[in-house]
Amino acid sequence: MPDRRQEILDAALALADEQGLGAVSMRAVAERAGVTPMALYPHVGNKAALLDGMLGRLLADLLPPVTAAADHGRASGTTHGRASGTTHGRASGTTSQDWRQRLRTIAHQARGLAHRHPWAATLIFSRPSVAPDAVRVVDQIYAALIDAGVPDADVARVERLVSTFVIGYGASETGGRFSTGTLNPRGRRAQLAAGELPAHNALATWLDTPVDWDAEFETDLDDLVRLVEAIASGSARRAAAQVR
Amino acid sequence: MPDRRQEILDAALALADEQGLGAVSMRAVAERAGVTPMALYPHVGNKAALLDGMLGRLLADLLPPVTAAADHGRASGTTHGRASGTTHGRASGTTSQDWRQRLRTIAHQARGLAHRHPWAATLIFSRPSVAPDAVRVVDQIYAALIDAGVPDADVARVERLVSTFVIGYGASETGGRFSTGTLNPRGRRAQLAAGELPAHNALATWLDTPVDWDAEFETDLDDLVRLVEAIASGSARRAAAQVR
DNA sequence: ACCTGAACACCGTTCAAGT
DNA sequence: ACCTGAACACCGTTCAAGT
Repeated sequence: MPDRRQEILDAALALADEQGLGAVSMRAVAERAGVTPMALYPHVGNKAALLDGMLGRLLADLLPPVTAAADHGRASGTTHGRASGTTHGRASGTTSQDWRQRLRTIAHQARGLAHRHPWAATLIFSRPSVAPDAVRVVDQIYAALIDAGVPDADVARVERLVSTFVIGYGASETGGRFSTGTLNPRGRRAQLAAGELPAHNALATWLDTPVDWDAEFETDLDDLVRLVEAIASGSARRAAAQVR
Repeated sequence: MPDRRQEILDAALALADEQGLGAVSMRAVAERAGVTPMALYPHVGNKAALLDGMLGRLLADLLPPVTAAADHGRASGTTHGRASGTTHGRASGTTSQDWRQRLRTIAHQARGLAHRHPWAATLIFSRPSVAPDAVRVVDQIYAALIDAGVPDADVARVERLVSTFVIGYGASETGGRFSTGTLNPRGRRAQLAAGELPAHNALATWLDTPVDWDAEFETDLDDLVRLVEAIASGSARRAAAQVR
């Protein structure tokens, strides 16, 4: 029982990675899966659902490698036996690290995933991240923010703030928003000459040097970690003042 | 000379706003413009260029209303006569405000634009923002960050950090990524019962109350402004230490 | 239960003509 | 210079059959 659905998703993912999301048509996926286009429908519903399924498979990559136990062949059925505690499952190895390290690791994995599958980041904005694995990832970010001391009332907001930035960064890199430098120097030069871009003018030295995107992402994470610390300690200070 | 290109862009924008980006086909735009599909090509190049043109028109909305002088009918030809100073054109009214206010205003305008044109935010990730008006907006953000005291070497990075978040937030709202709450409560409930989502469990009270997105965006801006202040004062402190 | 073939109403784009 | 008509190689999806 090789599960037709998974075979179809495999074909779709391979097609997207090799030739871009534009090459993922029901007809092309069907051909790659060795089947007629109409045979896909019972298994994946329709094209929108197919794209959801592709994203769902990707998100599993963001999860820790299933307790790092013996055999870790993909799709071992249910993902049980994680931890028994209801509140702070400290059993899994990842939870024991510093929250800063856990947050950074998830962010790096997300960016790496965006680079390996350049079609994914843009797509993720256009559908609710509601697959079980997506929720598991969000839970890990929540846990890191709780450990950091972010007030419970702010955790979900800060998770959205951080994840929106990380996904947006990946989408900007892979989608082309960040490839401004090379293009259109003539128009820009004309604007500069007309004095319409004073700030660009003042920053000319820095704007002309090419960007190291890995380093920039690292510095951005530094800043976000500092922001999380500020949110946490701000609330701690406020709480202390209230006790006094 | 009513400029055929602008008429075509008008038709495309109207179509996208009314029926979504999916309804923007060369054939549909042509019909709306009262012309044959092939007549579009000399004016807009091809479909990708048409989408670029649509985004370009939108970005003009983010700019201050052209010195607030007498007649401000759209498309007054060239956008000259802004300021004469080459470094910090203080002539235009917007520049005189506090940098915090200017940053927040641009962010609010961007989000408002994303709400008025729900197809725009997602699209902006997938192409370089290189239109003259886009560069003008970036220049204003640069100027605000310079006034805030952000080191010159960091200005472009922080601009990307902030704008990536703002565009990502708009894309998440309009694209559906943030509509998690309502969907799929059964799957989530099962995960919770299995003890797989400890942090969700700990935050249950807050996760069940609906989100006020306007208020959340406001608080996010508070945090980002504080982050910009920290980046600026951090560098000031470092500079002072170096002098000593 | 699972798959196929033919059909419908669409796409973006090229190319040779028209005026 | 600007527009048209016909054509090519595609789309997603429905529906009636097949086994």
